[in-house]
Amino acid sequence: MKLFLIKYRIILLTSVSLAAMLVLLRWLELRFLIFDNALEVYIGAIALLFTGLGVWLALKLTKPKTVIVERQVFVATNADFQLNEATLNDLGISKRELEVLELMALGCSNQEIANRLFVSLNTVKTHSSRLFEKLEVNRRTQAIEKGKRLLLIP
Amino acid sequence: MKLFLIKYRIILLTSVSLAAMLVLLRWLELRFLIFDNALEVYIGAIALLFTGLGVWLALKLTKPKTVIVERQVFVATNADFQLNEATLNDLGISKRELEVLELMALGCSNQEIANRLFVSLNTVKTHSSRLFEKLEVNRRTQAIEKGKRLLLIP
DNA sequence: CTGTAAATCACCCGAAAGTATGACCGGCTT
DNA sequence: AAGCCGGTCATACTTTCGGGTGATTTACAG
Repeated sequence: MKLFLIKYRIILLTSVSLAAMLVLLRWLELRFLIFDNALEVYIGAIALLFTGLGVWLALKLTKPKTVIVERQVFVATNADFQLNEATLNDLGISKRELEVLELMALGCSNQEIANRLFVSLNTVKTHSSRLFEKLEVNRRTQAIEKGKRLLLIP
Repeated sequence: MKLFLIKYRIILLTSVSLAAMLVLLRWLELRFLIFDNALEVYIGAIALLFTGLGVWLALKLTKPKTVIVERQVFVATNADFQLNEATLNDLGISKRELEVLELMALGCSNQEIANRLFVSLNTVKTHSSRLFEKLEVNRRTQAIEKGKRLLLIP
């Protein structure tokens, strides 16, 4: 019994709320208006009926949302790393930018990179921004991922 | 209080809408039913209105049906990746947390991860926080790096 | 039935990351 | 000499992350 109450608490709540609303309306009506009862019951029934119809319709007719899930198919590649200088030049990535990328891939924060390279935080931000432009990404994690794919970093 | 409002906002919305509609109907009735000649039109309007309400209700209250279409994506990677389940269990990393880590490694932002896994941004944040604790890191880039070292991700 | 762990979601706040723009300097190139 | 490029730094601003906390729900073991 208790379980039932817990499980269907939302439905019960809804029902009770609705009932409360109806009672409120009734009270308002009694306060201010006097109407033909039969008609009202009739209309209420229609309302309920068509609400149900609407629910049924929606459930029947909603087209399922299609979600495209990319499934990875792994392709073998060489284990030992060799810098891809062609791509590097192709993208116009400078030496300094590559250094920043390497440190990024090690998990360094911008501040840590700045300390390691003895430059300011702003400089690192500038380098990383240009790097992102050239790699056509907009986050360091994406840059790392792409850098690895393009064999710019191990 | 705020939480309550958020949690039961659908129910509240529904109730309020219903009440509003009933009031509207009553008003319309007062306006037009006096002429007593358009009862059919009136009933029809109610039917339409409540059908719409039902559709809206159903759409609000049901989770979207999803059809998952898989698309293969070829990824160049180390062919012999083997998940290190021992370490996984050792660190107590859950399945969901691993999923988050994988998407992180692909360069996804928290929001993108949330969209892919069909959960809220907050949930992703919770998962990633726990992940960082378990991996003893405090940045996603470090988590990726460590995850790769521990063979938790390719 | 009770306790626990996983998964979910919310809110707040400060720190880090990223964007946009402008500036300066020192080599190279033309 | 003038122009370009790489490297450096700065300010101001927006967005994203990450930490801390608390809550609910579901599933599963004891």
